[in-house]
Amino acid sequence: MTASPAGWYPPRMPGPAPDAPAPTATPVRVRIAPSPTGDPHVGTAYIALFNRVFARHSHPDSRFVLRIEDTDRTRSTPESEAAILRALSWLGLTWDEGPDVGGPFGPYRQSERTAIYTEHAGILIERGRAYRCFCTAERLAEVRARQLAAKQTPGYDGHCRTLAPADAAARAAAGETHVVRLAMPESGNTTFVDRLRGEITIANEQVDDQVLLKSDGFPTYHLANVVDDHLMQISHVIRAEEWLSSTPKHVVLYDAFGWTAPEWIHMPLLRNLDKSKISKRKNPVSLDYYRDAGILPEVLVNFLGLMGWSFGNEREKFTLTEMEGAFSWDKISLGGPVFDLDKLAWLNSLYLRELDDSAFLARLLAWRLGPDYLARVVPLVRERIRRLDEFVAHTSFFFVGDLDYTSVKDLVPKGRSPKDTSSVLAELVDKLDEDRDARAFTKATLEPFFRSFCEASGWKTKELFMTVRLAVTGLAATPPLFETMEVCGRELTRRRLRQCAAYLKTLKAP
RNA sequence: GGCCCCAUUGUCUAGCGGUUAGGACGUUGGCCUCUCACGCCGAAAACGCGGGUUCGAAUCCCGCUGGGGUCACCA
Repeated sequence: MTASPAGWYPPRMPGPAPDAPAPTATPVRVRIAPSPTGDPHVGTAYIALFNRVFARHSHPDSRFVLRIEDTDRTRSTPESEAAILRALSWLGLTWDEGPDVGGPFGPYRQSERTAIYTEHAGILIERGRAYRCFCTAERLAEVRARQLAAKQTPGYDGHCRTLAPADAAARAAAGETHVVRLAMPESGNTTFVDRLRGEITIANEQVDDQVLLKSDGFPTYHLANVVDDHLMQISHVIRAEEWLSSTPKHVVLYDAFGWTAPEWIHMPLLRNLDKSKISKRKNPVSLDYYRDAGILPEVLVNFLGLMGWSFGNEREKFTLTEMEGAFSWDKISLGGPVFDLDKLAWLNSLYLRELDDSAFLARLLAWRLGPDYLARVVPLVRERIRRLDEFVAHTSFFFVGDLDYTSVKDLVPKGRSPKDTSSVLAELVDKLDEDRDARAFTKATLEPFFRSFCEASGWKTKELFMTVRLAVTGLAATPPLFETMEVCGRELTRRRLRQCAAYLKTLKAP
């Protein structure tokens, strides 16, 4: 079960150009491993970009793999997976191996590889590097509460670690529910090298006996990621910095299996304006938002390439191919870059100005001014206008970006304060994200959601619906609210609700 | 809070012992111009602090401070 050092990559059909020596002697295999649990995330595109660029830069035979990490059975959805694949394709960040295109190391969807993880967890148990744990959620919560109360670092207390393996095996065989935990060394340090930061040492006592196999039989990230990266012969793990502190677990796992660990490269985290890790509450993070906002895909890729990396020569505008040619880890800076929407818009304007009229028109048509989107708007306004020339005025909110609320009347219902209105909108957006049905964002799912939201919040439907209508459209007279929201789309609607909540917060009570 | 990572203008960054600390976004003054945009010229704006090392530190080392991440049967 060891990686053969050479010849493990699929042969490239035409041989490499003899006069163009590859920047590295051997091909690399890298991967992007998104979890299909929500909207296609800008951070996923960011990491995908650097993986792909590194692969393409390194060697013509390098491979960029897309692996779906859908081991969270309660949150993973096929819709999300499809959306992620679509969004990455939109950006041109295409992959060489993946669930849709296949490849020699499939399947590329972790939910289809469960037998592999069970087998490998078994190996670890046999070797005494992992153990079965029968603790209940209640006991875990109790231990945790006690540790917190005693101001200790919360973590598993090792209760089941001392169980006799034979007894544990017998209990498992009898059908008792359990998980499998990593038996972390209780003393000593784990040291690894991060390509960008150098040597990093973490004391083993800081690392928990992480669950590797959940009671539902699915693996956690830690097990699946290590097993798959090894079996898929991944040579470099390029992932976000948030993984840095759990890398010791992975290093210990590679050691327990007797495998050679890949090279570790942790990219800095994209940030909100306040420097915290980029999040949907503070910043649009869905790639669909940027698409709907009219950001060109090549611009988003270019801009992401500016985050933490510099081309050199003070050059800011470049294509994916140019970046692949010029790439070097030496030019990475580790301060977490703030994702600045203003600069993104400026870069987009540069690209837009370079398009000729027909290319520009083609972009507009591909965006919202084409038959597809218009066809969805038409049924909503057809019977509300008298002359075609009234169309644009009645539908502007389907096409513009952020709205200006300063001249919108009655945003705050009678008897409510701006502050309360603001917080109800903020709460609404959060709930809208969490609610599985509402996430589909159709009239059929939106309406029941809103009605029950009203009941729970104590707001009358009349009050809330008008406020939301004004927040989403800026107008009091519009097509039916839920159809309007459906057509505007989740991203635009969400953005406007948040913007409106922020605006209301700045208002004084009358 | 423990541990880990990071640190140049408001933001993205160049710099890798000797620079008037450069470029870009944004802000701002002006020019161009029927308006706006573009473009052009100019301005304000940064090496977090304290110790070392060195003839000389934004650059190297240490401490502090600050920011971030992480401590799940989520990834």
